[in-house]
Amino acid sequence: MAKKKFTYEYERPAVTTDCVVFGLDEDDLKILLIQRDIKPYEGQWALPGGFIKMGESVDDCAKRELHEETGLNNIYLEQLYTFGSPNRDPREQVITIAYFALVNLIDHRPQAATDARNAAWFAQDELPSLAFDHKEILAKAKQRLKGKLKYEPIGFELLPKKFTLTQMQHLYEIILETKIDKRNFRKKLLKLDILIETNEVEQDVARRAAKLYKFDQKKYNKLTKQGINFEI
Amino acid sequence: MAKKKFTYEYERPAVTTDCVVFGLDEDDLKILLIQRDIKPYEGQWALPGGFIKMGESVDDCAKRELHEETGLNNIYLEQLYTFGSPNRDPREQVITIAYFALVNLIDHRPQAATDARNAAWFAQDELPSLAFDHKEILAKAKQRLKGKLKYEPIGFELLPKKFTLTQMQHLYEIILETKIDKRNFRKKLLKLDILIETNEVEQDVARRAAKLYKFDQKKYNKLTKQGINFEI
DNA sequence: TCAAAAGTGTTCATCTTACACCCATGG
DNA sequence: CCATGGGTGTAAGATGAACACTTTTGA
Repeated sequence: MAKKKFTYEYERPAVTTDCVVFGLDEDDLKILLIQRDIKPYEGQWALPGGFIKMGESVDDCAKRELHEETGLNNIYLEQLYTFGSPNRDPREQVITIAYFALVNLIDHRPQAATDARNAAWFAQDELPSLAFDHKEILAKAKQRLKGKLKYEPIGFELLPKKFTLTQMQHLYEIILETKIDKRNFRKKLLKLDILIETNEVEQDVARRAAKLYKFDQKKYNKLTKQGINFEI
Repeated sequence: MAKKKFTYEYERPAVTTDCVVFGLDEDDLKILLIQRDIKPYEGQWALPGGFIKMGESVDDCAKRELHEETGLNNIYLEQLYTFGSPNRDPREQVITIAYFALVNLIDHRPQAATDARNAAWFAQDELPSLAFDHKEILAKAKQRLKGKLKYEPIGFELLPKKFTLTQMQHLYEIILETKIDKRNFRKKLLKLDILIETNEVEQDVARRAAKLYKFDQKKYNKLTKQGINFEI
């Protein structure tokens, strides 16, 4: 195949997107990484991502790369920050627009990637060393996740559609790294008025089964438009 | 001069930075714009910004372009968002990393730019139509400014070194677009414990002169490290 | 002496926090 | 019948919101 060449009057940096994908396991906030199969950093773990294609938006690039490398689709994805130190890639100047993503790990168990790469979930305390400046990107993402969770009910993105209040509380405790009083947490959460109580309860538990709740997206949108705050 | 050509295996987008610079006038939040002297959008007003150079970080690009086009230096500057729709520039695909900046307008009166371009401050209700998607960028910046002001005392960046509590209150009222009770505002602001009361008062006012205060950056940094909240 | 803004406290309602026991269920 | 987590209320303290008058100063 003949390599097509593209020529510009001025030198240009390469542009990529990278995604920090968070998933909540039973007791851990996990990160989705892929093992690189090319240089540089061959064999090392890295955030899923890759080069932008012409004609696609930056958002679309993030979605596409995430899908290609991890099989994930239709998940919560928002732009995080753009990293542009000239030496962050040893080959040449590469600017990366980082995204952060939340998935429900129950529905997205560790899976083979669609292409040849190895993808796996890692807990915070089992993280391998990461390629490029991905450690820094991850740090920024964790900071953003913590900050966001306090003011927006994004926790729903990390849980199954139907969840118990205790699951939600654990989520807050894990991400914010604090203990929370059960009664106070429930009062606050229910007062936000964005939960729908279902008639169902947990299954297959060796104790009293907890009620399942759903997130009321419509009500949430309505309240958001009214400028209601969702601080927890 | 011979044009130097740069050739790549894959097509690359161009990369620019743009800055939304806010300044506070007596009664208005103003935006700094420059008038374009080249196509496209020649003659139209736009955010200051331009193409990244090789070897410079994205942050440095924003600082450099801001300085070259407006003469501003050493001002509060933070990354805002990256805009990457493929059609935002009619010439070709251009990704722009937008920044938002705050300056004290008293010290940075409308000035001629250092290069040939025309730079001017515009109030919200006198805004000309903007080049590219700069209207959208501006909207995002305003939203960010509002959001940030509630949780971080960045108002200081928009005021002179020494300021009165009433000036600060006006700043909040203008940016948040609400009226604020004077006594409650003062109580809250002083309780943050990041103001130094000077012995000086306003000069040349035809009424009782107000005390001047300074922002205590050291104390603020210390409190920030302790994780104190600065919600107003 | 007047105009204009500076400066200052209290009350009431709301929210936050701390805290402990009974209940339902499955094994 | 026991172990496990589910589910619930109250009181005390802290915080937020509403509200009006006196003081200082220069013109």
